[in-house]
Amino acid sequence: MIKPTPRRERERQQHIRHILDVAESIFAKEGFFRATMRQIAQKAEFALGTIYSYFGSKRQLYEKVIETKVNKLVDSVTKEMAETPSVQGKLEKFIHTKMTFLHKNLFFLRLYLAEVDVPRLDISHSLPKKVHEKYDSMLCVLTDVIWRGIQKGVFKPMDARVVTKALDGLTNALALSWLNSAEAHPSLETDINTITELFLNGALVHQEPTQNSNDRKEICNES
Amino acid sequence: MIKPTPRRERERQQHIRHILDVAESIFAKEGFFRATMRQIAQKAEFALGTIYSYFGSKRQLYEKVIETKVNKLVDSVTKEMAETPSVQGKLEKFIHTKMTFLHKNLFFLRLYLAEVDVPRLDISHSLPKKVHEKYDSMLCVLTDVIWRGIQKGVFKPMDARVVTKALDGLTNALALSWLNSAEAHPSLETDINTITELFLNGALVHQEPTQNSNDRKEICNES
Amino acid sequence: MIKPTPRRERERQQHIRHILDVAESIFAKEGFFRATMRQIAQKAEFALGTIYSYFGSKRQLYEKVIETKVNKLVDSVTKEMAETPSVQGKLEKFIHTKMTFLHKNLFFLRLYLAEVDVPRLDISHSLPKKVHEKYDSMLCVLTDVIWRGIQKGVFKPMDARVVTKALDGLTNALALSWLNSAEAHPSLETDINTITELFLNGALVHQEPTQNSNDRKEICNES
Amino acid sequence: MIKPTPRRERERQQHIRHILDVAESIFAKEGFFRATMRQIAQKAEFALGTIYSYFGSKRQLYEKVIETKVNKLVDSVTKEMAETPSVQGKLEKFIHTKMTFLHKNLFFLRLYLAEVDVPRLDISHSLPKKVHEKYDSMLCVLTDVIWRGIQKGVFKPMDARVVTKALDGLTNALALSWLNSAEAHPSLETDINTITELFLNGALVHQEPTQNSNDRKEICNES
DNA sequence: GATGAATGAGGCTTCATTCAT
DNA sequence: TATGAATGAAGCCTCATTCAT
Repeated sequence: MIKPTPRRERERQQHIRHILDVAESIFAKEGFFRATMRQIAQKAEFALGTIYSYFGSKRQLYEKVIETKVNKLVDSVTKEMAETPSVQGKLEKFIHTKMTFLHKNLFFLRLYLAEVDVPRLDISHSLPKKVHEKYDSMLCVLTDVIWRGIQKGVFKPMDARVVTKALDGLTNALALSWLNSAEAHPSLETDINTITELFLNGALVHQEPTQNSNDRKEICNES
Repeated sequence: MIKPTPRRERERQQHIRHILDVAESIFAKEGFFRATMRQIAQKAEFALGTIYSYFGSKRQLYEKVIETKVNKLVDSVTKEMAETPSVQGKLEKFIHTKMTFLHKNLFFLRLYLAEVDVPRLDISHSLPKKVHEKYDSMLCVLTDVIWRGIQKGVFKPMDARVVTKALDGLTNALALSWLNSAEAHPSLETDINTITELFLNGALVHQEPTQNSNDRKEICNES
Repeated sequence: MIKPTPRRERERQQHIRHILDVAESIFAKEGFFRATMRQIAQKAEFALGTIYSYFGSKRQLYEKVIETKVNKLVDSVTKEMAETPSVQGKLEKFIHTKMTFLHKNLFFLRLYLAEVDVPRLDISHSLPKKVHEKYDSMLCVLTDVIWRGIQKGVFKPMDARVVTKALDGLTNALALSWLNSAEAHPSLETDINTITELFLNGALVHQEPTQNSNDRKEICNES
Repeated sequence: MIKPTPRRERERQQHIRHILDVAESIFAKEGFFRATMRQIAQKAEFALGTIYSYFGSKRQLYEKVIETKVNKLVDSVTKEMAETPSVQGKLEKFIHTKMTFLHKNLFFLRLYLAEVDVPRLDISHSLPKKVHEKYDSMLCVLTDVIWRGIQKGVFKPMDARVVTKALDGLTNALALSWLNSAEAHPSLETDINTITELFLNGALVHQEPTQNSNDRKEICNES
């Protein structure tokens, strides 16, 4: 009555992880609505009822998949940012870590952005609060960094929250474009560099107009 | 057999437009899967069969909704860009026109980005070619503008296609953030200005020509 | 109020015949259930409503098609039989005329035998009485011929009604086999001869066993 | 995953048989198109979905019904024929066994002959190959018997395949006539005898070796 | 706990038929 | 009288969920 057997508990955790992995791959391929519980059960090599005994409903399973992913994303991004001291470095880490994660979890972005939030525009958040709070916590860190950057005069004075949205969205959007592009996965590193440069310095050439496009002395000396 | 009847034809077009409008609102609120044809028929005040006589299937109705919207967006964006001579002005027009459109058609973005493209990542494009081609035509114009800007030395030398994706994505992303934000519609103009400024000049304050990201002398003085 | 215009009436009859022809071909290809009124209307180049103004309902149209065909079949068979004096000749005419008709109207047999009579076994006859009466009138003639043949000692003493069924069924069945056989239309004449010979003389060799199968003196001297 | 459970399997087979029986009766009464899956489910006292879990679709259920029946028919007919040594005896067995089976399964004939094969005359066989092959295997046996009979001089030299079609059709046709006849089931044995006699010896009285059909001396004395 | 057969609400779609023009 | 857009009942099928074993 006291301990539910440590082995039992260990197995249980293993099964949960296994099912989550399988569910992730199915949801990724089919989307929430087209995916069926039977499909998931079969690929996971469990009975239908077993899936239900672990996760209650399709919806809950789905939310758990998302939550797990968001947690991983947020944890790795915030960890990386914390380990870097400079404001600019933190920003670069944000871009780099998040895009790398999305590149490895392409489908997830779509799931997160799209199907889940479809309902009632007014209610807006249909994913469990926990998930949104987690994701928002990452954005808060980012906003804070930007805000401090502005205070220090590193960044121009802008609405930090808008900039956060822009940067978060910018990375999401590029990842989405990977999904849609017929081309095989394009070069991650190139995209990261372009985004970073764009975000930090903008598209315009400053000071005097450069002579011609072959002339890249002071700009192209990176990587 | 004899006359195509002008009045009949006019009514037909009216009905089609009406149904498309209704369908748009339902799909927007519910998403493709949750929306039902009966819902749409009822709100359009037509019999179920009538909807089917105009659009062969739920899928086709959905695609027509998307196609109509994409056409409107692309047409207004390209028109605005064409009417502006300078490269920088064209870019500003792109941002302004697209974001204004999305602001008035929030839901549409989600539809376009999300559910439709869920299936088979390898097949990639499940919307009718026409739609993608239309949208791509807009992106092509944008890429061309950027490329010419680079040639003229107005923009830094970057991969024009990546920049296109970034700018397109940036605008999408901000619009998405409107959807998700609990706040009532935030100020459109402010966001447009921020994005434009950000895209053109970047976030960094320019004290001297930016070094590359390895150069972190004066910024690293925080905990 | 007195004459509905002779031209009008003539046209009307023409339209009816045209629609019946088209309906026949559609029903033949698709069967009663798969055929749609729209299909028929389109092929007939009339509006849907026009078809209904002529025939009231799909069912009635169908029945009219069948009735027309049955009338043609019965009329030509009875006419041919009437024109032949001998009992045996009448039988041969029956077989020949009916099978030739079926060969040219393959589909019809299936329609007549199958779909129409599907319902309630107890009610049995779902085609209008008229049709059955017409067909039965042909069978009556046949029964009568057989009966008289028996009286005259030309035919063995058998239940004339059973023999009628057998002969009628035999011809139907062979025609059905044409429908189902993958082979292109097999030789009509050969089948007619075989059936006729079989019906009149049976399969058995009489008197003493013939020597071998190459020996066909007194049997194969026909045609 | 572990045991296929013998009891479960037994129940499963029972359910399948039960549903097939019910479906058979409904299809028989209503025909393929008029029958509804709900009807079948209700009469079988299962939920609609259960029927679908056993047979994937209405069509497949229908085909299974036919297949099961054809198998029974063919197996019993070939078994009976195999157990009889003489050629003539085999033929009599064929007629007797098949007609007895059809008498007990009247509706089946209609199903087999009719609705199923309605579509595209060119494609011809829309029932699963298996069914046609099974039925053809029976006809092959029959053809073979007839052919051997011809070799032995028991039967007249005729095209064995046409004779097969004729005999097969003859039995089908008589059974069909049972369906259509308002009379209660007529005497099976009488019909079998008549058919057998007719097939073996023909309808004509044999006074002398039959002449061919041009010879009509003593018959033509009627009006 | 694990299993998977059974359930049945609910969605998409078809098509005979009507009726205003 | 001819037209064909509109109607809506009814059918097939899916799939999340339950529950007896």
